[in-house]
Amino acid sequence: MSAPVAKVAREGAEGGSRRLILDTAARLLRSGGYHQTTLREIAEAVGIRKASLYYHFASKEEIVEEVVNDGVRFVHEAVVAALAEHAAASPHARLEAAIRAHLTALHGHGDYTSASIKVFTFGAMPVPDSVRQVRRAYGEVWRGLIAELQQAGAIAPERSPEALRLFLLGALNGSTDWYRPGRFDIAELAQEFAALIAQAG
Amino acid sequence: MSAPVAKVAREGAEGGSRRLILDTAARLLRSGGYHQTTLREIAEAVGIRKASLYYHFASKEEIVEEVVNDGVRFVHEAVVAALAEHAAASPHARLEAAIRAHLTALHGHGDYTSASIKVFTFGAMPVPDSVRQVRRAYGEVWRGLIAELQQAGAIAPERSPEALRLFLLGALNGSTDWYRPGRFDIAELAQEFAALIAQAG
DNA sequence: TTTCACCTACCGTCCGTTAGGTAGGCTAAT
DNA sequence: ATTAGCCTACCTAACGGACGGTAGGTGAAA
Repeated sequence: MSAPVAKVAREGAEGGSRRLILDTAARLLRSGGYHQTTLREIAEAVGIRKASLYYHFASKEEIVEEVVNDGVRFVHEAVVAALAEHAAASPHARLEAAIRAHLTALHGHGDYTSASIKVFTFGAMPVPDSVRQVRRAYGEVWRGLIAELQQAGAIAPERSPEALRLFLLGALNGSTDWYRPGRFDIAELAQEFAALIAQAG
Repeated sequence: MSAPVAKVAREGAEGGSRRLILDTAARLLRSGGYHQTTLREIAEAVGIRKASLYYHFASKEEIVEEVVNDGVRFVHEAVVAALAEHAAASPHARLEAAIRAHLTALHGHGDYTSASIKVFTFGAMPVPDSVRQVRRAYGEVWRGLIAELQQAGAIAPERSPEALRLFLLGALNGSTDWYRPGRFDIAELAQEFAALIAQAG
């Protein structure tokens, strides 16, 4: 059958396998979604037997949950950092920075964040509480930013902030369907999108 | 290596089962996506045995393909009809009408169109040529409308029409994730979204 | 008598998951 | 310095069940 060689042993200190499994799962979930991604696939890509996954995780759902939450948290932190970096900029510039950070995290860093959207958007299966919570926290960042923009006059006061938020996040996350590294430039896209929904200032 | 029978059957007469199967498949695909929706589920919901599905369709993929194409075609026709109805209106009003028609087809008529997005967005597996073709045709409608808006001055000439189109369609289709009949009004959403991306005229 | 629309029964494959075993390293008592 | 015991990180093998799909039969209608 298979040669059990693979005498690695001295791998990265401790817990290295866990991260490797998550990285691999993220990559596969990104392109295949929840049901198409199997534990056999993950195990094979990692280089271990599928049963060994159960040493590190209790179930498939636990793996997916961790990937999804990591992904959302990564985007969250990227956007918060971008806003902090542009704290003194104009509202329009802050919006553009936030959009750029979101898109960069989504497409640049990649697997975890894209997997997160693919798995969640595709719906299905009871969404764990932890996932809902992490996503809600990220939503708050945008709620705050939009309120700020509206207060500053960069967005007309009669626009519904909730509709705008859902519209914008939907459009940004939808970019996973059409964005390709060579064909678009993230900075340009961010500029385009920011120009659409807020007046320059 | 070709299908032995081109079974068109009597379309008008007694093709009730076929439609019923498609309706049911659309409903299940809408909420479950491709892999979670099984032939057993469909058959049980229809009230027949699973093997009987193969009297009407050659494979699962054939069922899904037909549902998806019907869905996109329905939205396509709804938007084209709305644009024809508002042929004499202002560019902004035409955009709003098109958005309203898209959202109405998506959420009002429902299952086929939502299933179409769910299955396609979720990506995966080789997308049949027919599906790609039907979607491309619909994309052309929006390309034309955006060009028209830009030419009329309702959209700034420096905006990238392709980025705008992808942004808008992504946002509209993303509404399947958050739209709930009671909590939002489609006409109001269309007004909001149109106001975001084109100047009133 | 042929065709239609469905049936029962079954196929091989793959799924997530579990049980139980083992090589190698660390720790602590002998 | 040896060794017993434990822990880690994997392994092989198998489980029941669900998957899409096929073979062949049946009663009613045409």
